Amino acid sequence: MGGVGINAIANRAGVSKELIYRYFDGMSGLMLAWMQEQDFWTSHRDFLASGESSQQPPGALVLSMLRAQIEALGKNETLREVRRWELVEVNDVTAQLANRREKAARSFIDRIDGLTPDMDVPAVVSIMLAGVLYLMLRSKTESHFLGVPLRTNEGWERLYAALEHIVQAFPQDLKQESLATLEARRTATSSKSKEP
Amino acid sequence: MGGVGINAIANRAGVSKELIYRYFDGMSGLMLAWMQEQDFWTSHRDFLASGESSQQPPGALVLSMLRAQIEALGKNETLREVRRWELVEVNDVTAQLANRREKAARSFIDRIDGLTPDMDVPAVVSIMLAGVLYLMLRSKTESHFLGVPLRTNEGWERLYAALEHIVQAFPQDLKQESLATLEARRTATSSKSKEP
DNA sequence: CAATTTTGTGACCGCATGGTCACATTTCGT
DNA sequence: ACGAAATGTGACCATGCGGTCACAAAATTG
Repeated sequence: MGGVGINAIANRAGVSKELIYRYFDGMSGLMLAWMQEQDFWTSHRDFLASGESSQQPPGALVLSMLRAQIEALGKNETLREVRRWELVEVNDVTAQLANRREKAARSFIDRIDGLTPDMDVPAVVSIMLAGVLYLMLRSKTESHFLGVPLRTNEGWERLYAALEHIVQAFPQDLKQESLATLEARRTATSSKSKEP
Repeated sequence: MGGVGINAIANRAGVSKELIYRYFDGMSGLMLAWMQEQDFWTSHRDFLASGESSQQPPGALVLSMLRAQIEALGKNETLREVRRWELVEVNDVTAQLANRREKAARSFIDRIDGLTPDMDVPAVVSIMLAGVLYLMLRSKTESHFLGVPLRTNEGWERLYAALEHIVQAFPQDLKQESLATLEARRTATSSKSKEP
């Protein structure tokens, strides 16, 4: 595939691919090792469990997480390539990557969810984070999305402002939501199932 | 690539690939023709410019667009595969697809943007739509995202509720919509089915 | 019927990929 | 210094890809 093939990697790194097989047990090991320190969720484990976290309000916490993701993805083309690859390929490597990330991410989101019981924090943050991811990945192929430029700082400032706008509706907003929908969600989420 | 290669398509369709070259001018033509009627933005041209649009409040309009996208992607695995492919591949086909889509999408979003001058509608809707897209595409590889299940109706109901919640923060829109219609839509949508 | 055009198929070519191999060079322990 | 690991490289193989070709079977036309 694209830029994450063994040949491409070995070439770009200027080494023979045999070495990758020997020292990283193939691309599986290489990918896992590299992603360990490149991916936000696995490299910012401190940020996720730190004491600073609990002092900031939930909205600001989510915002800084999103900002960090934008930063990390924005300046690392290879990381974007890998995350595109994760979207397409299904094997034990991608499964393991997803596993690690989901574990870290859930510990982060669950703590915030506990702080703001009046809304479905995981779902809302999922939309926002997934949106950021898609637009980051999409910037390779398309220069605009709904008219918003994806390859300029100005475009990403607009997007970040939009995220701020969405987050503003965090703590105080959902109190007006009908109790019916709230209760519906509560009962629904209580039947969450673990990864098979 | 994955399931959108010429060999795979010809095989799945039970025809020789030569025919695809002869009658569709290669995969370029086939892809363009097929996507013309599969993609939301190009097949719902009526919805985008219809009179019904201008009667609904902006928020409801966006929501129904998002709902339609979820529907379309949810029940069409091949469409998801193509949109994954669009994320990775850069050539004149993907460029043309992006062009068509962006044109239709902008005419939709610009009209809404005109109605609500107090916020950056394109940016906010970009986040939401991109989020939906990413989670749809991601459902192939990962079963959960931030703990939200991506392969069950229940998970997508939560996500749709999150979208509703975000849309509520639109300037003056959903306040006009009565809680009754809100409740009606909620119960109505909860009976639909999809299987990503 | 016969000739020509349309519709269809399997084989083939060039190329890039993932993966392995034999072999050269360097480093290191004794 | 010398033999044994460790480190490194290019060639090689099988496979799957996109794309093209020669040729067979229908269908159409006179």
